[in-house]
Amino acid sequence: MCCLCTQRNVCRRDLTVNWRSAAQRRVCSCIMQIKLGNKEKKREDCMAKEKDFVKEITPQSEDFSRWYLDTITKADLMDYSPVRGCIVFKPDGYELWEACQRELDRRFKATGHRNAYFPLFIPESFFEKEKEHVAGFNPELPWVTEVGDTKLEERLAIRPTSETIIGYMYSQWIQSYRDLPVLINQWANVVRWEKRTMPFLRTSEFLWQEGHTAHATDQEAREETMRMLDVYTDFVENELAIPVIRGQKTPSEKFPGAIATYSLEAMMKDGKALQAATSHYLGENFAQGFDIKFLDRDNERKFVHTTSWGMSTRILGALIMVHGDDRGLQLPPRIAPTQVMIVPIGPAKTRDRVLPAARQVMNALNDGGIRVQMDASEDQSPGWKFNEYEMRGVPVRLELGPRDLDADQAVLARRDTGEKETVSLDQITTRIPTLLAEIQQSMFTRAQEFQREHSRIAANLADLHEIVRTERGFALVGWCGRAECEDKIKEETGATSRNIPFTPPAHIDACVTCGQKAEHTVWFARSY
RNA sequence: CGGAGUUUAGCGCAGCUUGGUAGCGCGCCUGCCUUGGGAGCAGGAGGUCACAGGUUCGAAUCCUGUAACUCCGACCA
Repeated sequence: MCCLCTQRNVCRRDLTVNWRSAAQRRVCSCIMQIKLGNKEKKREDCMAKEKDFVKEITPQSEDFSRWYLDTITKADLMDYSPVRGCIVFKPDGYELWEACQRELDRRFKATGHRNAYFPLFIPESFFEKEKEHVAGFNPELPWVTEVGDTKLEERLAIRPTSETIIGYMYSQWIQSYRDLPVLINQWANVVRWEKRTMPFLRTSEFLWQEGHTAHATDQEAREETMRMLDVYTDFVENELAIPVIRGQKTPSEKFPGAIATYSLEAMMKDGKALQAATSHYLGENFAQGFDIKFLDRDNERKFVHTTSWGMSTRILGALIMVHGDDRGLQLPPRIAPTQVMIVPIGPAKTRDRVLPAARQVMNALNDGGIRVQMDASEDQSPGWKFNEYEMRGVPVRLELGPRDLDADQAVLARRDTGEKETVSLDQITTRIPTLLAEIQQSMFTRAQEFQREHSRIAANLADLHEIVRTERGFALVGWCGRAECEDKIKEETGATSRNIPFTPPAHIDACVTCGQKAEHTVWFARSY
């Protein structure tokens, strides 16, 4: 309830309600209507301590998923579509994906991959060729069964992933060891009909890239699987500033049809895990199903060894939930579509002086390769703009007003800490790149510390339960390797195995469920 | 797919108990005035009350059904 006007609820999405004073009381937009009068005193009570920042977003501590939905809508990243479970990527959201594409694509090319495009429709018979694969995807496949009034002879699935159709094509293309390796990536949309959807994290249609490679030897394919996991790690940690746990999926969590699945697991601010990327070693499974053979140097026909690896728009959910705070989005400088937002300040009389100076700064930064924008609109007050671009996650704000010009300086405010500093105008083009790098680094470090603070060894099942439900975080446990024990953990705690880390912080001897000798040390968490 | 809640202007809500001219705030438009943390004043536009049936002289309001969304649990990138 709003403590001023007694409106019962706070609003969710628009510029109205939702903010919380230092005293933990909520005020709705009536704050903006109240003039002098009997409510003035209450207003002062409410605003007494912390009146600097207006918030229109549900605090994370109050309701994390509400916070998430508030943030992505307020930051204008997406909108709901009329089709259930599907979202519209609005320009600000799509630009984030484009930035991810740009950086990932660069890395794929640098490791010898080329882009191609395969059809959206996959014949039903293709799915039958790999047993696990069909079983894994069947429940969520939409089918095209007729065109106009004519029923199709064979149903067509709308792709949930492309291993099958690519396997079929590779069987045509590959004849000799000289044709190998085949290193192809595709940027595409895929469909998996989900029961429960969440913007970016789980939607019925989503965007991703899927790499599909074929190799002459087992070892080469295994190396490729790990190489791509490294590529993802580099991208996620260095561009998105999200620390990840690298490891192998347990059999129950692996990709349907893979021999081994590897993943990067990231921790969201509510302590839940999100798989940031996967890389699969498929062995000969798909080669056998689709008869992908080559004639080797020794004149023998052999099956190829294949891999596949992917990262989806889900990663945007991670970006938001790892860095975002009660003031909205927080984007790491390297991925932020706009790195610096210039807000010119001053009444109309001084605009003629301020604007040219601001434009000059903008041009200089632009020339220096900084992604910079200026909001010189007169419709909104500077304070409004400050809050707006903080909510949208712009890493650095540059304020320039008449007082600054008199002193030959500008004010820089960083989104991650809120700190402001003044910089003389002739230092700006050198200071900003350094500042952006500092922000990138400190965002990564902060996320890393958060992850560390919310991860620990679970002594037993009850303790594991405590970690994932109450403390919210990751639990490291020993596991004997039997699916029953893994299932039991899930039943009793709601946590699933995230992965078997390559470099666990500790090795645990006994299975957390049955107490027998542990084969693996595994991270468990509740997950998205 | 089960349990709970919601659906009234672009957004957030009131109105429903006890049927009778559809309201408030934000946002939007026009003008004036303002600009260093979501300014002020004046005027204005905007609604098949989710949908489909039913009861009634009359339904946002009562009854039945359907759908969508949100939250919580079983399947998943």
